[in-house]
Amino acid sequence: MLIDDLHDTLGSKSIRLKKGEYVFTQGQSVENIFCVIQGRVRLMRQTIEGAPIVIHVAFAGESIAEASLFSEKYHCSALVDIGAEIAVFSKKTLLNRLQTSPKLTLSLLQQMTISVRDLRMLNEIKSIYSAQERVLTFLRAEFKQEQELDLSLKDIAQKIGLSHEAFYRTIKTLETEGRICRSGRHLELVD
Amino acid sequence: MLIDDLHDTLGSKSIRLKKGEYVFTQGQSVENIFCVIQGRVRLMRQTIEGAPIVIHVAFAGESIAEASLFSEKYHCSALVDIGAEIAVFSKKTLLNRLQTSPKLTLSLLQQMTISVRDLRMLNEIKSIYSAQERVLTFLRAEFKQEQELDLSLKDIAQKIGLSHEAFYRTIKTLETEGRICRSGRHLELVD
DNA sequence: CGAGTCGTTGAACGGAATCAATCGTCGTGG
DNA sequence: CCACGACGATTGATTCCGTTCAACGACTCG
Repeated sequence: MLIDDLHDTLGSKSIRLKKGEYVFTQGQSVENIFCVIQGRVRLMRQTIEGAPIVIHVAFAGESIAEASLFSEKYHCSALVDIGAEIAVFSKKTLLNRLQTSPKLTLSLLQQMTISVRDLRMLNEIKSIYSAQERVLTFLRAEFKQEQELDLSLKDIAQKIGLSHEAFYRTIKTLETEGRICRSGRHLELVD
Repeated sequence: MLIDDLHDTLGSKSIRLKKGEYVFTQGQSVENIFCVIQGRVRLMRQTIEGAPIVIHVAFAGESIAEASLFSEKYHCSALVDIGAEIAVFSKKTLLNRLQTSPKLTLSLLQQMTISVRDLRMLNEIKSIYSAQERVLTFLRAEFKQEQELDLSLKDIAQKIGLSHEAFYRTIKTLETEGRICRSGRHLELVD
């Protein structure tokens, strides 16, 4: 786990934030890299002239802003979604430690390859035109068998690039067709 | 440049492939990581039951399959698009060298952060519904001022998730509206 | 010279966005 | 503690725009 390696190497320092507070905002100079210890953080980005879009939702154990390690400024904002405890690591210190701790660096590198793969998967999904196929592909990729939804339906809709209305309708259709089972926050893919 | 660091650390070994040949294919076990020295390579992925989609087009200087460094199998295929010379680095050796060469690892890490940022940008673009706005946003992100197109229009269309017809029509509209200038393979954004 | 592909345009259809309204739930403050 | 506001989930109706199918010229490559 990356956070453990970070902790071992850099020591701990953490902050507590309430829902609605920002860990950092788009355009701020990058001073720190963070890890979510508890709670949930939403990475959002303000588009040129449109609604803000959610880039990622980070849960406990995930690091955020690792992709900004070599950047001057954060390219998105981190909004606390559920009151969170967040570990803070100085970017400068981290960069220094990376020079001498291959283990830490590899850990980080591995984390990044996972991000890349996830993002490519999303891109792939978003290039599917049919809402039904898109949702099915997403579910197949996301859930191995069955799973509790950790995101709101609305968030998932946004993530896969559908209006939430279209998404609601699609899962309803899929359910009546018997291709998925659903009860509240529980989803199951029927093969 | 990553390829220089790789070269310095691992020494050189390269292969030449002609258009239509595969560097590796989806599902193969990951033995090597590659860098394009000359030519062009297209990373494609076979979707569950659909047309293959282009994940990335790699030009001279770019590394490919870095994201597979910790994977067992390639998750896409690499098809040579324009006769290419390609540097080959053993994954095993590379992983070993990463343990002892922070400079190389940092270089790779930096490369990955760039990939992540690019992919996020694409995702952001693909969540814009209007074709016109999507194309404009893409152009603003991709071209600082003006630029020769290094991809075919068709490829760009696929990249931003539009049918090529829709893309042709959109840039035509944008041109008649005077928002872009175009002559052959040259594009310019009018502010 | 033919096969294949890109670029381009036309026509028609369909499906997803959009607008709108309702209900339930959760958190918050008076 | 309850009223209120905010937001998620849901459904209906309508519109529109991007996909799809189709056809053609131009170009390149073998």
